[in-house]
This record gives sequence, C-alpha cells and structure tokens, in this order.
Amino acid sequence: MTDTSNPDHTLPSHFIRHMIDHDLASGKHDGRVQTRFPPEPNGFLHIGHAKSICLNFGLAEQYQGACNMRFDDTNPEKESQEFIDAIKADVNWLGFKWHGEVRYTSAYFQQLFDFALQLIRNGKAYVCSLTPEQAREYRGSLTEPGRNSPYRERSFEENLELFLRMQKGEFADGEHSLRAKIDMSSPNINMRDPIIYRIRNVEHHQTGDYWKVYPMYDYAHCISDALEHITHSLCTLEFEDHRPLYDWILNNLTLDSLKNACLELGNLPDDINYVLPEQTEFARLNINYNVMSKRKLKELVELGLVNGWDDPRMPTLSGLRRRGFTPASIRRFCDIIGMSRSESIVDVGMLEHCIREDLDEHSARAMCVLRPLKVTLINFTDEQAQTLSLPRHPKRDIGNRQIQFGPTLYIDETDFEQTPPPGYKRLSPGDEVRLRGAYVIKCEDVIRDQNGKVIELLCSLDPATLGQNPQGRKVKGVIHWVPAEGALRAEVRIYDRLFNNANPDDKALGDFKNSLNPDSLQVLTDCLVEPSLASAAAEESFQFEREGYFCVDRFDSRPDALVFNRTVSLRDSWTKTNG
RNA sequence: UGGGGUGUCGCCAAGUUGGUAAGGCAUCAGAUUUUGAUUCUGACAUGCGUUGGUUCGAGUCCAGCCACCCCAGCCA
Repeated sequence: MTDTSNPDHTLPSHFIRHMIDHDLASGKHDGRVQTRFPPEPNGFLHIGHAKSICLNFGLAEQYQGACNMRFDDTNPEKESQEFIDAIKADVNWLGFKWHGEVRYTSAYFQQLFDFALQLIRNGKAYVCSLTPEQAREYRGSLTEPGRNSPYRERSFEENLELFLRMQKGEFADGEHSLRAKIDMSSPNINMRDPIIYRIRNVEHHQTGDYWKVYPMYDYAHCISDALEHITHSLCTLEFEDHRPLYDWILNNLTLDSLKNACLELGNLPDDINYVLPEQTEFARLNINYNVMSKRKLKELVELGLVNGWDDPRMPTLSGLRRRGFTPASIRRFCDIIGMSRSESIVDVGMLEHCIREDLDEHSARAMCVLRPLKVTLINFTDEQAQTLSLPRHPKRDIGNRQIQFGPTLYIDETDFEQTPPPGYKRLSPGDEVRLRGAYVIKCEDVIRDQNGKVIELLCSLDPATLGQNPQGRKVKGVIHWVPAEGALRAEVRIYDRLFNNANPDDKALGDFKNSLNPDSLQVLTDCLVEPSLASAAAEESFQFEREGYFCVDRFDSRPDALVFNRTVSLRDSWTKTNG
C-alpha cells in the first residue's frame, strides 16, 4: 500500500545535488557517489534521522551509487545491541537497502590503532598526561589561544611505549590520552591538539574487552569514511567546524596506507580509483511542537512521561510507525521539506499533510462511532433488516464491505445537538440527516435519563432514500453510524501533539517538559466499529469516515479486543471555525 | 571581545554566468460532493535582514551594519 514512485513528484533541486552534479561533471571522486548513514547506536532513530537516511540513500539511488549502513560505535559506554537492532529495523522499514553488510566503526579498531601508530611515528600525535581538568585549562577559551601541553614534545619512543601500554590496560581511565599535534593557538578550538584516543576500561558491545583505548569521533569518522571509500560524507551543521580536522587527519596519513587498508578490508573494487572523502554539512530537521534531541527523547522515556521509544506520540520512527505513519509518507515528507544550510523549524502540518495524502489514496474506509448514542428507528422492523454493501474506497475499486442495517444502530454523541448552532449539518430534533451509505432519518423524539443526559434518539426512516435523494427537499448532512447488530467494541487511542508549545526547546520557557501537553493521549474504550473490521490486520490503516485515519495497534490489538490508534484527524473546516 | 555559519511570503524552499521573485504547506473565497474529507478553481512577496555603492538593470556583485545559530566533552 505504499507506492513510493509517484511520477508527479520530481526530485527537488538542492545544494547537495548541485554539488554532486558538479562533481560528476568534473570527474571528481572518480565520478562516483558513495554515501553512508552512520548513526551511533545510543538511542532510537527519529524523523530527523529520516532526513539524513533519505538524503544518503536517496542520493545513492539517484546517482546509481551506493550507501553504506555503518554504526559509529566508538563510545561503548552509551551504546547497546538493543539500539543496533532497532536502528536496523527502522531503516529497513523505511524501505532502504544498504550496500553490502552492515558496517561498524569498531570493526576498524585495529586499522585505526595502526594509523595512530603512524601518526605517532611521524611526530603528528603524542601521549598527553594532563588530567581532563588541566587539559581544559590548557585549551584556552573562545577568545584566548590555548597553551602547549608540557607533554607535547615527548619522544617518539616514549609516545609509542605509552600508547601501547594504554592499550594493554596499564592505566586508569583519563590517566593519559593520545592527541593530534596541530596548533594550540588555532582560532578553531577543534584544531587545538584534539584528543584522538582515550582510555576506557569497559566492555564494548561488539569487540568485548579486547580494547582499552577507544578512538574519538573526529579521528574515527574520517578514517572510517576513507576505509569505505565514501565520496560524499554528509552530516549536520554542527560538524562544520570539525571539517578542517576531518581533512587534517586524512591528509596527515599517507594515501597509500589508507588505500591499502581499504583494499585489505575488501572494500575497494579494483576498477575504481581511490579518492579521499569530503564532508558536506546540511541543516538538521526541527519540527514545531516537537523535540528532536536524543537526550530529551531519552529523558521522556526514562521518566515514564511516554510509554517507551515507540510511543505513538514520539517523533521516533518506531513511534511514527506505531502511530500509523507509512514509510512512503515519511519519505515524501523528507522530499518536500527541502535541503539547505539554514536552521529552520518545519511546520508539523507538513508531516500531517504527507500522511493524509498517502492514507487518503490508499486506506480503506470504515465507520467507527467513538462515543455511541443509541438510535431506534420507529418505522423499521427486524423483518425489514437488510445487508448493505458499501465501497471500501470512494475513488479506487478495492472492493466492498457488508453492513447489516436494522432498526437499532449507533451514531456519535457529537452528531446530535438539541439546539443546533447556525450552519449545523447534523442531527437535531425534527431535522433530517443521512446515515452514510443508507437512509435519511428524522429525529422524532429524544429520550433522557434522570440527569437530563440524552441516552437514545427515536427516529423515523424515509424508505425512499436508499441510494437516492429525497423528493422535494434537500438533506444537508451525512453522518456515520454503526449497526447494533454485529458492531464490534474497540478501544481507540486519540493522540494529540505531545507539546503545547510550538517550540519546546525555547530556553525562555525553562525546562522543555514544562511544555508537555497533559491531554496528548485520550483513550476511548467503548467505541463501536463496523463488523468488517473484525479481520483487520496489525498495522493496517483505515479512514474512519468523518473522523480521521486510524491504524490497528501493532502490539496491543487482538481480534477479540481491537485497539486502534488515531494517526491524524481529517482536515476539518467545521470545528476549526466553530470550536 | 576569537572562529565558523545563516538570513527570500505565516512555515519550508527554488532562484544557472546580474535582466525584472518557482513550488509545497498553511490560510481565505468559490464549485462539485451520500465523508463539513477528497477533488477542482481563484486569491495570497513592486518584495528578497538592513543601509549605502557599482550597473541601463541586483535576491543575485561590492562595502558597512543588524539579528540568529554552532564551537571551549578524554560525547557523537
């Protein structure tokens, strides 16, 4: 049901595509496009990652290149196999195929270590024994240059011996570090002798307890890209200042050693020329009424403010999936938001537009009464009951469904008003309305309980209105209904935005949790759905007519106890202007 | 007060070597409609952060301002 190839949707142009077109035209990068998606397995993927995934995999598809899937797992303390599995599942779900096997930066630890030895040998790196606090002092500030570490001029022999001993586990965490010898007075703080290896006496989820030293991102990432002969290394804007370091590392290693390591790993087909990767940055995705930082999402999960990473209110891919978003809708969203270098906040309405667009075309229609109100037809008997056949989609022929129509049925409480406001097109005393796909009925009487609450409507039916309009008068409204006979009870979870404030990240608002919407989840347990939904499959989406798009909860729904999640409501120009 | 970036319609975002402001979302108005949905039609920046300059002509070139974002983790 997810057609991702809509011919009307031409690929929008953006600066990265322009750059690649230019690269290809000039023969740069050997005329190849090799990208990679490199998440750290320390959390779940969110819609912001989808932007990067669509970019990297999309570019590879468009230019007949390839995109690698690589776990940037250089910090074992924060990572786990659970996240690796979840991330792979999310990328698969989005429908992208990575090139070859899944890669791990940790699989390059030996090569990375050897390259560090090369830097040490060439006087480009040294073991520093400053404490973390001292290192911070020596680094200087934004406006003041740093000072050279007293350990900066250690001999090659001493550096080599110390680094080897670091890996042997002879030192405690933080006792020493390996630093690139660049320039402590650089205005770019990333170039002030950055630490490239630190001691971590912990177990790594992939390599066990073999390694005692772990490479830092800046050191490992560029080399990993080189080892996979990536051509275009795409990342977000905050890494812009790291680009000079990315280039410094690669340029201070011999091209031959990089190429040979790439060859030894079996990553380099012999029909291509080896070229170094280049980093390009783009703006990360922000969506209003949402938070997109892994730290904040993690906090919501750990404090129990949401029901896990895949809570349908979360902007995580697993949350969106459970909410009922389709891969096609997310890919489409990533296409239409564009790609630029300016920080921006995309309106969540764009995301909603994308899922409505997809579901309107692909999902079957059904009727569901969220808050049942009994209706008894006073001029219709059990003997007259009949089976109605209604199309599953108003425009596409995807079959019909059957519904029993008898003397008692249910409509939604909100579709009846004792004293209708101007412009009201639903049911009210003495007025007519059409039951969708069935007859026109007229409200003759209202039954209330001792508190005055309306509990039943007595209506008359016009037998001449099945499939045709009544004579001499116009019935303005159509409402949905469900038969008393055969309707299924269901739980429906109505989700609203997780945050009340358009920008929960706004520092002026204090903690982002202050903006949490207390009514983001409303559970309705006495809903009634039409009988045809008995066979609904997990994750299947439906449009509950006049209400919105809903999907069968992939974990909690059972055939005898259906659970639906509201993905998004229908556009509604009535309640929008009438409360 | 250092360095690196960004500023085009309410929100995203195109704008080839300067030639007279795409598109989408949202919004508003109308038509169709057994979903107040969908679909269709129309409206929606003499204006491109700002001030000057160059030019026959500037969003596009130059200069100066202003605003916002990122960087001082042995995180990524």
